Amino acid sequence: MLMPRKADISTPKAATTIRDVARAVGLSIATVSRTLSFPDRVNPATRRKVLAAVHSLGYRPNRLAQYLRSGQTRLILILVPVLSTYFLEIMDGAEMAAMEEGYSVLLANTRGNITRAETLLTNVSERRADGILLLSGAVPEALGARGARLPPIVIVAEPARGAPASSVVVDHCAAARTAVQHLVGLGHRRLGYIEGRHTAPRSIEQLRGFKKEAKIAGIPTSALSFARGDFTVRSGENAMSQLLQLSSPPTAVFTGNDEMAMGAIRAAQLKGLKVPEDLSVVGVDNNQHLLDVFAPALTTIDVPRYDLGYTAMKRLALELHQQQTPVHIELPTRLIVRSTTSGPRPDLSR
Amino acid sequence: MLMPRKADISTPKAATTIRDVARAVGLSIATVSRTLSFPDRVNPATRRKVLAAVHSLGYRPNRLAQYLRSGQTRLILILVPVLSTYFLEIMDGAEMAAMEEGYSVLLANTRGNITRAETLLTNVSERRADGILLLSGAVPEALGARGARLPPIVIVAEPARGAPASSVVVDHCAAARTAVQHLVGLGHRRLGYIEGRHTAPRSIEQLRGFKKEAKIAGIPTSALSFARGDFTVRSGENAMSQLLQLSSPPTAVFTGNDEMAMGAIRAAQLKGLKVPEDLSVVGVDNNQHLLDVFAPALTTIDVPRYDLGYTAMKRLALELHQQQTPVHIELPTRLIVRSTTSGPRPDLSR
DNA sequence: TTGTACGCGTTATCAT
DNA sequence: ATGATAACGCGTACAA
Repeated sequence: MLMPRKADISTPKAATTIRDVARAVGLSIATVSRTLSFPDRVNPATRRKVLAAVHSLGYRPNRLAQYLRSGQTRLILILVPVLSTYFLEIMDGAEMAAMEEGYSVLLANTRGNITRAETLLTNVSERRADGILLLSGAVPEALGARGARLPPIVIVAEPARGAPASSVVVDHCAAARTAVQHLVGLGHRRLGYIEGRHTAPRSIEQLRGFKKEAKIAGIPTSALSFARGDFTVRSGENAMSQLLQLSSPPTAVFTGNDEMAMGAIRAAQLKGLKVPEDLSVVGVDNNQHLLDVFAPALTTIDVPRYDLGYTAMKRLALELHQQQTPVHIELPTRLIVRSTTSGPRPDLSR
Repeated sequence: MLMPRKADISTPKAATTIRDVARAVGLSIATVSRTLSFPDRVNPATRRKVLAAVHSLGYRPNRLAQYLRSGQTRLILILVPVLSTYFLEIMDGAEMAAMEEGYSVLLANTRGNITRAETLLTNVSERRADGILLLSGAVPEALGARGARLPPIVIVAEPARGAPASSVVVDHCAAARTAVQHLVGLGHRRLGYIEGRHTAPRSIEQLRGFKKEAKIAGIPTSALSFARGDFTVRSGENAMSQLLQLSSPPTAVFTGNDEMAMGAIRAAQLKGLKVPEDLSVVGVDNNQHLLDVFAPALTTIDVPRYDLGYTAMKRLALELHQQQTPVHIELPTRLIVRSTTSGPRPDLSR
């Protein structure tokens, strides 16, 4: 990593500073500064003169100096474990909210590396960013370690168990229950659940919701089947294959995310099964990027990712303005029925 | 947009500064600074003392102050027109390279709004970022307007016609030719091209390459058919439908990106055509996120997006270190044959 | 209404 | 080897 040269001869012009403007109009820098910050606190004539000079000189205040002075950077560090389609919309919403609040977004990809996450966190202890948006529940230890020294943090999308920070999440347990209700309502009695990485917070919640609602619906445990994937299409495919080899396979499955739902559907189709006639599938996320290119249209539980990011960033801005006690915001999910769910075949003899 | 409170009573502690460290060890701030910057330029005993204090006090230099001092921010502004899967990997590569070079990434989404892009550009005229990575060829006017005042810029993925900046691109003309060669080699004689937005630089190049290679292959213009989309799946679907209504429809099509290829395939299948038996399709991008969830496996031209971003950021870093004359780097594409291309049906009577 | 002058936290120059 | 001090560019008491 080379260090940049110092400003040298080839630099076109040194940037014009507030001093240049002051000199040009024969006033003090204080007046120029005031004109820019509180236009109505200076003589109108002065104001015009200053503004004219600012314009003709192309003066732009040096934000670095402003920030040093004010002790803040107007930067929010967004920590994402991996750049995937899932995080795309969260980031989009967050960026939008940041812009509205006058902040900019510092993007940092931890690439699943916890050490790298730690390193990135120094960005803010070094006063480089005012706050953090954590798109992963997987860094709580790093937070705890620094304790109260850390600036405002908001955790998104993953339930932040015990972390001393606000979080904006979705109730994955309820989402699972909704899915099961839908399936049961359609007449299914043999249900499967394809879980993602079992360490993922959403997996834990989904499993709980799945079991709970099945119980409420009076479905015996023996009619429930389970398989595990890792949130990828392929893993969903494998998991479904396993489920289909069962002596009494499910007629409907709920999967931990959309990708695995797609994999499950593919596996079923490969076995000659028709979706939804022979197998109903409901996913989670409503990941539009992916659904666009997939057929059939997937029945899924919408996780409002854009809103998640937006809300989190708004909350962060709030906490930046004023001390707040951590709060846990829950955004609603909703079932979107499309073409991958229907009642089971009348002949259950299969 | 509220302004944050000033540091107030509830702030746990003011951050420890270099002065605190100096005081703690009874030395001057100059010595502390030196210890951190040039450890071997101080007495070993002193060094240990200072380092110990730095550690126990949890001192972290204020980057803002460092940056003000050095006149740089170590921040690169990445301007993206829209947060899509396409840009995801470019950003990924760029972020990686940035990290390696000691830079951080400031993410800004112009949302296709040229005005917003202009606004974002002020980020750097205000010395908030050291350089710009432009993931869109659509802002050249903004560049021209500011002329030499702008800091280093590198344009990615879109041919930067006449812009006074380096660019890292892919030869879309050659890519199109490769696709046509592949198709012709397979025996196809009736070729279709589904273009994306016709204002997009890649569209222009692709069209040129498509025509050129067809000519070289001795395919008469009358055997060439064209339709236009906008890079979305749906538009590809529509375009293909049009093509299929032709009296003599193509037996193979090349599309402006993967999404449209997928749409085209869907349209063909909806008409009862089999891919690749009845219709061969080759896309562009090799957008893995999307291909993962799509079947059949798409034959496509790989555009090395990660490398594009990585290379561009590396180049930017270089230009930051030292004046360089703009350069245009071209990364190679390559054909990836999968399952959507084959020879045409022997009976061309259809 | 405007100007003077200090401080934000560093680094680097020049003495000592 | 270490220390005093002047910048960097700006905002803002306080004085005028």
